[in-house]
Amino acid sequence: MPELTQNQIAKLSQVSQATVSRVLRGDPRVNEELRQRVLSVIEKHGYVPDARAQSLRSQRTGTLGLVVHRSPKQLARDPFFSALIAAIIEFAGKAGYHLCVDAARAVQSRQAIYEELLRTRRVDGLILVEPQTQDERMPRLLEEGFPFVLIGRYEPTDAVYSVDNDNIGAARTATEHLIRKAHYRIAYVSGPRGVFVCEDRYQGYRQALERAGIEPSSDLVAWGDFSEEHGYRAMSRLLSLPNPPTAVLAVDDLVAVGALRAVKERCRAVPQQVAVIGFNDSPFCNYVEPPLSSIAVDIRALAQIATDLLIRLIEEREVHQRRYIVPCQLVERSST
Amino acid sequence: MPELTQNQIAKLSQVSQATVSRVLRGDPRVNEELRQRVLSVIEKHGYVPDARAQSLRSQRTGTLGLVVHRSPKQLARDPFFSALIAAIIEFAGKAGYHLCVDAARAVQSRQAIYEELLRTRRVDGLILVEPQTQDERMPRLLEEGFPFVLIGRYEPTDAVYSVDNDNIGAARTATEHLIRKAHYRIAYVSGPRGVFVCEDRYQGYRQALERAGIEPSSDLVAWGDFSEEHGYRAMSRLLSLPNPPTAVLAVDDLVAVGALRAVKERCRAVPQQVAVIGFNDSPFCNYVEPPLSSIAVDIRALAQIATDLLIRLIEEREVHQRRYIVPCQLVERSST
DNA sequence: CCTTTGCCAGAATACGTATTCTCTCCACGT
DNA sequence: ACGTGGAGAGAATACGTATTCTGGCAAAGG
Repeated sequence: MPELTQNQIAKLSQVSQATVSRVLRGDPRVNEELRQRVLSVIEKHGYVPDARAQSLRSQRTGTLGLVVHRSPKQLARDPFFSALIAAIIEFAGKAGYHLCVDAARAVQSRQAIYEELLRTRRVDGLILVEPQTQDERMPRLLEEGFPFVLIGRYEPTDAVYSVDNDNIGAARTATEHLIRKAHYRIAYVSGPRGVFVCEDRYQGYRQALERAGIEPSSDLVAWGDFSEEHGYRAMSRLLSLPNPPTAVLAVDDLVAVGALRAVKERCRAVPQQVAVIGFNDSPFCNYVEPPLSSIAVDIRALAQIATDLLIRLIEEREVHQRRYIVPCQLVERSST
Repeated sequence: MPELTQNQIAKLSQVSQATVSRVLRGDPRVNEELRQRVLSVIEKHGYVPDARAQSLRSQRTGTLGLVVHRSPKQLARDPFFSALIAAIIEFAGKAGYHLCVDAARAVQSRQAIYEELLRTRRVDGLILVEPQTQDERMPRLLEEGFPFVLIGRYEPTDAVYSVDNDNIGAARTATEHLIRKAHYRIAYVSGPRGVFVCEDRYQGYRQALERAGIEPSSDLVAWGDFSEEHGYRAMSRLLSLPNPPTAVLAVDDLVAVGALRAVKERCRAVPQQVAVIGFNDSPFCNYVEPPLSSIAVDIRALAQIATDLLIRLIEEREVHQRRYIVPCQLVERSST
């Protein structure tokens, strides 16, 4: 049963298509009798507007694009992204927008996705999650004046609208927390170099060390990826150093869990001999043994701000504040 | 810098818009000289087709809809759904489709989403994840002949295309596994009644008991939701029975983790005194203490089959096999 | 009585693409 | 020489909606 069009409604009501459109849009300049005639026909036969035609005409699609800079496999594993996506779906939905999601790690396919979503006018705006420090698309997006919002950071210009965690402050807080627990050799197990989150947390870590007068050692910093496996291997290596760390700040809970595994495998007591703290306060932090201290990121706030910001950009084309920072919170559990 | 249209390209090339369209679509009936002229103009100024206009014209949007029957909050928490969504994004992308995701638990808003996505022709087809046993929209979708695929099951008619885990078989396998470990009082901590997954797993559980000649007891079955909290509370209650269970099959890893917490809180040894097994083989199964046995669901296979099936339905309107069953696999760890 | 004003609704048009229709031009066969 | 056929390209149209343009009609005003 194909959907009726305004034209068919018009014929059935014996009015013009324009009148049907006016009735539907609540235009006051339409005679009450005709209005009733049209409404009763619609009531009887049903009518749903064609979104494609509407968006061709109105230049609006009512859809936001979400591009996550991770491979689908990483996406599947990391609860942070699923929570973020879920929250964005929620807020976009509340504001009457749909959401088109894509994920891609390879630069090339990301490029294609941008073209696809944006230039083809499939979406009204874009939310980009954690682009990397050298991201070649940003200048083009800016130049084209296309509405987009970052979750994360972009350094080269401050013309970009973005929301970010206070990663530097949070990492500093976490490190200071470890220092207060009398740890002086503190390791940082990170994700890849060049990813803002990792670099920022590294900075916060360094700041805390410096403020406490601890000499930072590059031996205690391990760059890698966001996997449990990396956490395990990096921590294993660190623990076999002649002068091993007594505490570790992980860039991510998944990485922290891997580190935890390495520590337990060597039968070091947690937190007495080695303290571990992660990032994101993932649900599973409560379930691991011992429960993992972590930095809680306010995912819903990130999603909320990013979505609102983007929609304001789309609908009004102007927003005063460009950068938003969402504070994080230390969640202390038994691992520290 | 607004995107150029075929019309503008046509003017610049001094040909008609129809010719530009023909060149772009590779129509052979166009003079080589004109073709070159058009191509060089496009090369110089750039051209990206307008997806809205194309879909209005072609009746295809190149987008699939995904509707998950869970609240965004549950979505955020449960790694099963994030993995599923990620996999569907991946396969849809590979097939050249975009993905529009929505989630809603309330029946009413689900209704609205169906209307929105489907009747407005925003998507070419729909993937519905785990609808409930009494789902009032299925008949309407069928009647309208709209392409859609279920991940899960729908009983009232077998005219529906669907992919599902072998939930009955898997729950039977899990329960038999517990029986082999010499457990005779086995509890089943479930999600809500009326949700197919829960009902099917319940059936498998009962089958295993019956085959082993164990009298099933409704005291040992706890219906609830998919939360860790429910697992904890239900298991606490079960353990304080005069004749408590020595093993528990949980409908979900999250629920299993809650049950595990209840067991450990009472200082019962796992798996010696109480064995626990979950469902989904979530990443965190490895990290909890003790590592949680679970039934691994082949999420990527589910996603792959559902996506392929839907795309075939959209593009060819006919598929032979209607129901697909994906086998599950027991993953034995220390909790059993 | 004629013009102005205002209301209301149909006609026309635009959005951008894909396809059909139509016309011109040229080569070929009788 | 004239009709036939076919190639190739522009003109026209459709997809469905929203808006502007236009015109008819009646009431109001001179």
